[in-house]
Amino acid sequence: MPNAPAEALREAYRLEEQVGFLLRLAGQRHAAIFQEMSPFGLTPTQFSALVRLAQLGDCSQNELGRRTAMDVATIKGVVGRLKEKGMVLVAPDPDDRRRSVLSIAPEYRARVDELFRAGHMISEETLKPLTEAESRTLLRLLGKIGSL
Amino acid sequence: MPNAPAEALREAYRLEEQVGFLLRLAGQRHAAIFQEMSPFGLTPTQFSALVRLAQLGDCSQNELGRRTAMDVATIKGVVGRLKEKGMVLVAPDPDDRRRSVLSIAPEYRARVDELFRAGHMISEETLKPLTEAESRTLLRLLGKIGSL
DNA sequence: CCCGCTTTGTTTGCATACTAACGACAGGTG
DNA sequence: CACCTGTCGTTAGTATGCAAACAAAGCGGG
Repeated sequence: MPNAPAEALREAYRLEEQVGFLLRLAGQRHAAIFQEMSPFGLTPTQFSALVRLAQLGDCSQNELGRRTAMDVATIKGVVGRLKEKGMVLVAPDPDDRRRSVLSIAPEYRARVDELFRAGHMISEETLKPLTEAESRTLLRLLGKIGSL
Repeated sequence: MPNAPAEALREAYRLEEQVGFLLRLAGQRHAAIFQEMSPFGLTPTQFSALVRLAQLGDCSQNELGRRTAMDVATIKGVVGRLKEKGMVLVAPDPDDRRRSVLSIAPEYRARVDELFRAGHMISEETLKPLTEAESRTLLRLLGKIGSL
């Protein structure tokens, strides 16, 4: 057998079995499902930010970012686009001139339930290839390797 | 109890338990680990492309994209940056004037093993919070959810 | 009251990623 | 041969994401 160790190593490494690669693929499928079923044409990150804002109540941009695991630069862009869509309002904080207070626009405040419903359906669709038990396991294990 | 059904729904929805959110967090942690341990300063996608190219042998840009689950626009950018780094060479295909043939630069062809070794260590580090059995389970379930 | 540290928000630069549209070319069929 | 279809690579536009650097403002200790 002319198999050098390097050769054996090369064959042993399977890209399709690496966590990072699989995470990327799973993310791709989820993103595709999300786009298909997206409420109000929201992107996944916009959705997360809006849901958090609904649950937290009014808060600053930085805090919303921390609570959704988004970078300051990232949350800035996300909030900016939500503002453009007219779904989020920004007002200066009277108590702290550095801050601005974010809130959900009144027209959308009553429709937040649609977000939760759509979110449920999207998660369900994403987990469709799995059984109930497998889904719970996956969520538990993902939680363990996540950073939050 | 003044709990409207909407109120109940709102409380029932936990962003931190949704697949999409957990996938994003897990991806974030993996990306951070990857950057820390990255061989040759490669990004995760650049790494994937290079490994695939090493295993496939010379091939076209589009094919490499398909084999690494990257969009045509995405693989274009990735290959471009690998070319700039001098790790990948691009030559016109004599048999098909639409195509170009990609290959790993000779200086790096012998060092591909370093990629596999680093890849292993990165995956191991990412899965560190899990037991052996849990890791296998996670990879299996992620595979079921992914699109490949 | 002033100095230093922190927090908040902003901007720049880089790297993914997808959609959509396009020109060039290959291959097959009438 | 001419046309049609599909493939290959490219480009533009939009949206995440992170690192790094910054200005403005708050805050606490000396």
